[in-house]
Amino acid sequence: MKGEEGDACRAWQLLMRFFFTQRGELPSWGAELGLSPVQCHVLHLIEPGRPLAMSRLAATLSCDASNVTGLVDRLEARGLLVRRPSPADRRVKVIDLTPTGSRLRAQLLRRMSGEPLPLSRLSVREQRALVRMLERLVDDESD
Amino acid sequence: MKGEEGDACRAWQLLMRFFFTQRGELPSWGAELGLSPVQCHVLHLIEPGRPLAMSRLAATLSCDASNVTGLVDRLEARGLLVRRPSPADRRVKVIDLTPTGSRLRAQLLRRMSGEPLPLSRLSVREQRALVRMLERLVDDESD
DNA sequence: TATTGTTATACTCTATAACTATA
DNA sequence: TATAGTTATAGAGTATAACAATA
Repeated sequence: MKGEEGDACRAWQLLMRFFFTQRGELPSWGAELGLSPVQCHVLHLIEPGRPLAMSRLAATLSCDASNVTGLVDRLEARGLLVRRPSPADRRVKVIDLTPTGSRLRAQLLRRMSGEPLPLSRLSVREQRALVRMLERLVDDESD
Repeated sequence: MKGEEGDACRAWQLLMRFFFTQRGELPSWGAELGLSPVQCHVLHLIEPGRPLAMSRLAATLSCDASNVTGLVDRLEARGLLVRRPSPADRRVKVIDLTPTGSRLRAQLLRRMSGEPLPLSRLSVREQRALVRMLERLVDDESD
């Protein structure tokens, strides 16, 4: 028998299926806004008014710093964000959304939440239980 | 007040955060196996012994058919899968994992489940409840 | 005629290596 | 010396358009 282990395994398996399903849909979400998957990711990561160091972006995306340069180049060229040196450490450059970028981010978030999972299949009580559990699992960014 | 709507929204928000977090980690998972993110996705999609039409792959990845050609070219060149015409409709080509591909897929899945979310934070009872809810939300592939 | 997959082409995404500026 | 970011280069990922084979 594989009692406790079994449930955790099954939960993880379902979460992975969810992950790959969403991954397949990400291109469609961004397409109408002219955003590639990675651009959606970047926009999701930058909360307006909360500048982000480029090095932190590279770490979060698990990609090389040189890649972030090009990524930010293109987003900046489109007027969605700006980059400026950090006052604290002038080696560091932080990026922040422009008003245009902020609006596009809001549109993206709205679009992503437009046709989500059939959460209505769950009762209110279950939704609350789900939120409590996910918060303990996911909300781990002690920010 | 935003009672029922609020919980569904919050749940979706947390699931999206989970999605983007995993998306950031996908490159690391595949790296040691020499797999790009999209290659991980393809391997995850093809269950061994269950051939998949290339057109179906394009639909699931939300990408153009011409892209799948190159994708499958490279995986086939590495000996991870084979492609052959479907007997039923010779326009269609189906792909299937080789034994090597099947082993690599197993390795990938093991690696992905290696250090998952801290599911142990949930009690057994909660884990079961989570599984039941996720099954209703995610397990929608009437296969 | 419509559909599946391929080819040619171009642009984005990504990593490696060498470099600059700052610490 | 070490770190953050850039540049040059090359290969993978992706879309568009034109095409071949099959239905």
